Amino acid sequence: MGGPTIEEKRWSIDLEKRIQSEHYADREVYNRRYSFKPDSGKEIFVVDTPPPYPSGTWHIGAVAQYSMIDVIARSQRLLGKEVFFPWGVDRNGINIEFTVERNTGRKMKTFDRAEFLDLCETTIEEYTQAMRETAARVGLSCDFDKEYLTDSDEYRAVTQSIFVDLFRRGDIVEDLRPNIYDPVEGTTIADAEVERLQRRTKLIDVRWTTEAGQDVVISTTRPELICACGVVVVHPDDERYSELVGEKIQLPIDTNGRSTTVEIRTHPSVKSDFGSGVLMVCSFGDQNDVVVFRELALTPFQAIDLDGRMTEVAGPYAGLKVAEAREKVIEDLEAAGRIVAMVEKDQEVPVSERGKNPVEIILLTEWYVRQTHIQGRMKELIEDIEFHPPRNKQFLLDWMDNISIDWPISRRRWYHTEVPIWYADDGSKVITPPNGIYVQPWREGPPDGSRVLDRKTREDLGSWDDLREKLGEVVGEEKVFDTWMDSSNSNLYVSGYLSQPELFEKAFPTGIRPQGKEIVRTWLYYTLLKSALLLDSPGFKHVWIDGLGMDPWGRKMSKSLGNGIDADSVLECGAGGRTGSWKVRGPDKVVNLRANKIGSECFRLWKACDAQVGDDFHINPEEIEQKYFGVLTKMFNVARFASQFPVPDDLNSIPESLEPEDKWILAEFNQVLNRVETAWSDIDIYTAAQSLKNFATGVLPSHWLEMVKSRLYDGDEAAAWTIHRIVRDLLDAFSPICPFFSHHISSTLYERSAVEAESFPILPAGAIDDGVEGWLSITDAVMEFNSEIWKIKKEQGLSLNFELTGIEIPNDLEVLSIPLSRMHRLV
RNA sequence: GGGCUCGUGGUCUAGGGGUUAUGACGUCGCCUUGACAUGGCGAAGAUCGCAGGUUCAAUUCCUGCCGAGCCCA
Repeated sequence: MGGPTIEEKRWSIDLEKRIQSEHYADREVYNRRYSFKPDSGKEIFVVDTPPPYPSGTWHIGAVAQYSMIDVIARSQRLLGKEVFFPWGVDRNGINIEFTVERNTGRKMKTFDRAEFLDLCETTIEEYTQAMRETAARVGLSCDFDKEYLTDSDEYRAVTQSIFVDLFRRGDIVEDLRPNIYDPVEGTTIADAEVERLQRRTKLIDVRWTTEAGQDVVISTTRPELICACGVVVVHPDDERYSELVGEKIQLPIDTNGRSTTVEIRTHPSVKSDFGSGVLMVCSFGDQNDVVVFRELALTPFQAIDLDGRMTEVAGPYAGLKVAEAREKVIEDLEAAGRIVAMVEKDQEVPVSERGKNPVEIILLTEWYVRQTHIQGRMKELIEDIEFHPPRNKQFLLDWMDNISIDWPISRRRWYHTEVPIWYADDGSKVITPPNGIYVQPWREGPPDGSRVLDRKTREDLGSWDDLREKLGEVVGEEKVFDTWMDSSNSNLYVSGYLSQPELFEKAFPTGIRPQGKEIVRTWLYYTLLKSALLLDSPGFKHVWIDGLGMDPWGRKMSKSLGNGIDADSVLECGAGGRTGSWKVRGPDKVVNLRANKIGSECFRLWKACDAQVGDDFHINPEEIEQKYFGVLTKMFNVARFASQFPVPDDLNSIPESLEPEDKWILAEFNQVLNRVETAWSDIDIYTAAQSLKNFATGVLPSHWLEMVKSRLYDGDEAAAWTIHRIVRDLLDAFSPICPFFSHHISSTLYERSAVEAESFPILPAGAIDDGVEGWLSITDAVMEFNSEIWKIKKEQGLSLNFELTGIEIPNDLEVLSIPLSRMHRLV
């Protein structure tokens, strides 16, 4: 027996970083371990990883979540599956446009479109690089060589092809409908992108007059929309106004080119106790107005244009910005003596999520994915998906119950995938490109192989090549897609849709969709919608919905609160002996958090052991170190201890001389392995992590190792076989959680890496004898007995290796009387 | 304002209609025993957010409230 083979005295962040950089440096070895080999013959398991959006910093909560997705990927490899763990980056969208606008101090639409796109691409590439580095630092085992970018030609071509397919089937339609519009950014947005901000608003009671001369008071916060008023409504049960129903009422301000009166009607949506109980319905003050216009079959007015200015119908107010028009209308109403009351009140104003600008609902021709008709079928399809945790499925079902309008997918922005369509001169026909080709209609004509379709009926009229002469000038669509149109193809894309039909056959529905609960209504919902529309399929086998990373007090991390924690600072904490410190604003004061060493392995172990999937988790670096670095130290030392005893040449053949205590611990270990394998299969990280941690830091070192120490020092081969077999298999089972830790120890000790294990460890037949139940049944007694002896020695102030007399070994532990006596020096 | 999820010792967490409520970290006390003081052992610490209800019995089921989070109007 020489010294320990493991030279390092302890696990450290510098050691971790050294192992990591070696791990990622050799591409060949890396790919052999982690790249996707669709022809391996193994069962294929595709992870639909959330492509992160590069915005400068990667949120520590998202990194924590991502590290658990890596645990899922690695554990599925360990179970013998052929795992595709793709690395994708989401790069389309308005965020990068805003960044470029901020950097240059110029609004997007003052640029040449092509020039602006180049600026976006260069800028986002810088952020992408930082993100790749963090991905490696936290130990992700993605197939980085197959990196996909959602703004690449290949990816955008898939989005466009799907659009063409769905358009031809009639699941995507073009229509003039009320849309939520951000006039400052100049684009339509979806329901899902609207948020609410508290603002002070003037609520004005305006006196209107009926044709019969009766005054009626109507409360409004949007007097400038009186010009777009289509009807005045009261509640059908409101007796105060029943005699007015059917009468005409005069608009209290001047308008242009429309009737100066509207009818008074009834509608159940009116709240009689709000203001006077009379409501003016305009196109469009809010979503309720949209509903009333539709239900009463009224023709809406276009009162606000794309620049956020009043249109002709506003008469004297035409050309004014909405806010200016409101002030002017109030002035004029006041001068005319029509204002009965005016109060300032808090109101929640709908604003765009990205620009925080008040949004308007206006009529626009946009592209829509039809979705209301398929909710029932989607619910059936979703039945086949296993949710983790099951209760988080509710987020999806609730959102689906609230779907009432189609999904508007076109946007008037630039750094997005283009809507792939051209319009013929007379507007009656459209041209769509062939599958698999990325097109930019705003700057190029239809490619060869395009088809000409009837714009309304979608009937295929023939090929573009044949018909181009007759079509006259064609105009390319300028609009682009909502980025969720791209993101919602991610599972199709990574499973080989369109590009690898044979793979797709085997890989779809995609193995798992892991994601955060905050994007259930968007990413998850839209993806499931696509899979349902295109393939009538559930889209996934598993959906794993995690909670969000919060500050140490359970609040959302945000810049404005000053409670954010940077991911890199946690991963680098302890490197080069540098400690980490964080100033975080708590509920009542700024708190200084300190930690000496964390790193990726400890960080991952913490997330795996500490946070059940689905619940929000608190991120406190101090706590991560205190609770989990010791676990790594302990496991490292067990292995280091084992490493001073020679590794048997053949770890697969059971030695003949296994002692009872060896059989006992093997039975225990076997039970742990079974539990962990089941947990990995069930995508239950928590149970797997807890079982491994408890065994490796509890029963194994404290109870068994102490029992067999003297045998090991005496060169007992059975004891050496048992400890090495257990340490080796334990590291395999543990490798999904702490891959570099497991890799380092297993390669040093056993000349094979735990991260390369292709099947879950199983003890050789015969290691577990028929008496397994008997062995398991004495575990509690063993631990109790040991505690008792330790306690006796402690109480009597004796050192642990002091000889003790007169101790009776309980009957049920008779079988272990020799090792127990030796361990406690019982005579 | 509405919906959904969560609320267990100082902190994190398991559990789940029924004798003393799981474990971890921290705290306190003791211990250098041939890997590990970045260790070991032991102890204290919870009326399971609050208030009602159902039940022979609730922390577990129901209702309301409070707090946190997500989502929606």
